[in-house]
Amino acid sequence: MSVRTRFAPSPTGFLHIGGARTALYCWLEARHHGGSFVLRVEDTDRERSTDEAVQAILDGMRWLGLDADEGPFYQTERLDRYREVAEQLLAAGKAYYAYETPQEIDAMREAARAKGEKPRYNGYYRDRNEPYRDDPHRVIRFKNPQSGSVVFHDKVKGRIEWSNTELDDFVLFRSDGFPTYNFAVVVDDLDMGITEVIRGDDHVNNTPRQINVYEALGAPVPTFAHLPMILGEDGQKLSKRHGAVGVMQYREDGYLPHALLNYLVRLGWSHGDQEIFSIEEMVRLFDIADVNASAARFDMAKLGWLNQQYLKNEDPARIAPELEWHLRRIGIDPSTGPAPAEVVPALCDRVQTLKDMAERARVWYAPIAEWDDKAVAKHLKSATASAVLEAARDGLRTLDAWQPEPIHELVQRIAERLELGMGKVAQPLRVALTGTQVSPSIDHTIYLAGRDEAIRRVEHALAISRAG
RNA sequence: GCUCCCUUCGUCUAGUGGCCUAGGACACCGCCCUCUCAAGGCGGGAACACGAGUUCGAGUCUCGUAGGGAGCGCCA
Repeated sequence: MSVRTRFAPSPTGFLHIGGARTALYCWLEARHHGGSFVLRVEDTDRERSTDEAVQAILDGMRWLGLDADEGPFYQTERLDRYREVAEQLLAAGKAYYAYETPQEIDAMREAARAKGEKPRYNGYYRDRNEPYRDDPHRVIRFKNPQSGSVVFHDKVKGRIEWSNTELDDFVLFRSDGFPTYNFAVVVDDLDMGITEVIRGDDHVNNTPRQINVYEALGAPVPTFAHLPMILGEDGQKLSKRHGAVGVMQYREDGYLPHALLNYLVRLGWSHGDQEIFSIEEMVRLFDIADVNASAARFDMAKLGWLNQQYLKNEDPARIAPELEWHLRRIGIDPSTGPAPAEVVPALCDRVQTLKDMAERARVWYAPIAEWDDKAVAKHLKSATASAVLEAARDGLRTLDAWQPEPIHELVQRIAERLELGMGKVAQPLRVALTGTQVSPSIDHTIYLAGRDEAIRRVEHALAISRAG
């Protein structure tokens, strides 16, 4: 039987980091086995579901490259089907109508809690066989087995056993005519032929109930894999006010999708000592059974390191479009300076994100906006600065090929001729070109500025130098 | 309260009874390289939550304790 997995987010917010990892593992598991990956939107919560959230999730998945083979399917479009299955259960005597008001249910829970028991529904209408009545509080409840236990072998947690006495007759259909989650997932996973359910471990507790529904339906039970949650850097649960952001925020912060995917795949899963995985390697090596059972913390420092690995090792031509996107975001027109593909190698050793890279690249696209006073005082007002700048201006004017290598040789010749160390030559030039003491190697810094602009800046610095 | 789950360096992890004087990576510290900043190279400190038991032998198996988490909805 071919493997079929699904990612089933509820559209109540953006695709966050935990959801992204779940989606990745589902996708990987399907791809690894040559199976199918299905996307399903669980939107039966009409109060909180929004179209914007659906779009945000779709955007996030597309950016990450987690393409679905089927879907997205929407639960709200399958209402008739849930109704049909519920009727089937009703007819088979495996479900029943109940008419308690919310207040009565609350009172029931309070009473149970007061006795030190688990708050649950007491099954009042279970075997009462009352005639059907139209009632605003009418719900359909599942007749959960009252003895025995449910055992399943979770692919990440191992064997889990649950006594049926812990389970109550949960609601299948709400009084508003919508199915509940625990019922809709089963019907959906069944109809969609899902063979492996991979989801967050906050669903472990629901699994026994769902298995009972499968069995009541006489249907095959899929395998389950419950992923531990991802904690914030401080070890606290991620929440809106605690660092939980959508994956698209990571794009804005300058991370590459591949780097994020690589970070996520290693959070809870590993393959020996390997840290860097191409997408193909992930697909080939990933096995849901190798996923760890314990929660992991999100570590920005490591994500940053990984992102830089990709910045350094991927083809600059492939990174260039993303850099352009970031340049435009900070108001820079990429056509007013060097080709982004040439900027990438100059800065990839110096930044961890594309956002920082764009910021640092600004010197080649816009005039120097601000001069570092200390840099000017130290390197432009020094005794030898004017001579260096003068020599550089003349040399740059007559240089044959405008390439880093000849520029490098020119700088070296100036150092030799003036009998100065490289530091005494490079630093004044660096300040001249950037207004600061920090930049890529001096030859690349000059090269990327372009000949005219480089000479203009050197002349300007020379004026400052002489004035001092 | 009840049920279920989790527990190896600061962090992510390797480890499936002897190969472990517990390995790698990030982070941190030091040295080297060096035109700045980085990157890179080399080196360093740093962990099996605790207690019993099983066994010739336990990070690895069992039980308990502690700590953490999840769930107990007409939310998903």
